[in-house]
Amino acid sequence: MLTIGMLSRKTGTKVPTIRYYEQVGLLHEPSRTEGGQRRYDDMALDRLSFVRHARQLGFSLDAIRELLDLADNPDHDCAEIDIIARRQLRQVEQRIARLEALRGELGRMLRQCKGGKTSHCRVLEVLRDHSECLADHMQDRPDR
Amino acid sequence: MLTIGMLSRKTGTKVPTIRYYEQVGLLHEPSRTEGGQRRYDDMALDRLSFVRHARQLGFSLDAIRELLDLADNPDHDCAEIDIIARRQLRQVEQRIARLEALRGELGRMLRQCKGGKTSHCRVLEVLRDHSECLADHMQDRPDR
DNA sequence: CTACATGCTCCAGCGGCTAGAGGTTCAAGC
DNA sequence: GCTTGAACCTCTAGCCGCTGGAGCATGTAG
Repeated sequence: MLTIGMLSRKTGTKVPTIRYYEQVGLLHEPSRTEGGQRRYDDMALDRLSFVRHARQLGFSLDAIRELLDLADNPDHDCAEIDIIARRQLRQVEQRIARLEALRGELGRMLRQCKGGKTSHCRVLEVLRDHSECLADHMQDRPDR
Repeated sequence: MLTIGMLSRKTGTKVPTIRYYEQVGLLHEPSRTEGGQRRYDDMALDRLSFVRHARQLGFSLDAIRELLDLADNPDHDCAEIDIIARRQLRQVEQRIARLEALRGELGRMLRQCKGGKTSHCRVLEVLRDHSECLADHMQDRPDR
């Protein structure tokens, strides 16, 4: 049986985060000692590892909830998981595309800067005047 | 003189967002009508456009505050602005690199999925067992 | 049996907005 | 001049995904 601290160390998850995952229903409520402290078994460890790994791959907690539900009953069709993962892949690709546009804009802005006083700073001028932008990054969210 | 709604339409910024920017000190407090409604001049329009554009390029509100301060006194050295913009560029590049690693991992995962029941789903297996990952995406934040 | 590391709950805060309740003001049309 | 109603006001709470702190309780090693 693991204490929350041991689970924390094994998975690289901060203790409050584990409690938070429990609170929002991603982790099952663990058993408790007489004094009320949480004790975890290996299944809990697996489940938390799954959650962490999915987080590292950028899945939202909602998506992870779906994945866990699907993982919990093994007779479900794999296609549903595929859909979630593909959706995630699409989101990642969209973010990359947006960020690449930003990178281009920032780089272009910086290359034009020749030093001097801020009164003639190209960076500021570009920020002031959106029409100088090549990329169509309006109505983009910057990231996320 | 512009009402907040007109300013909102001209800059593509939602009305509550404008009030929020004022609250956190990015925008100066505008003049008011007798009845207490905000009225904006063209300088306020320029300032808000600057903020919006910088946001679209991914600058944090804190960074934008710095940029505005520097823009406000034109005798400052352009180098300081350069530093902020380069920092932003680095952050964007880091995010791209992380997301590209994720894209690879997700793609690899999906290519291995051959359909069938979730009990043998490759996606779930990869999520369960981090050692199957090629990319070293541990201790990454997923994005942002 | 004591010390103290670790655990507990509850609450507040981060960034960057967004939305709603419930009330007021402004400008246009009659 | 009066009425309508869109647009404004303030205030508060909520979103995501945690993170940290206060103030107390528990568990374990020596």
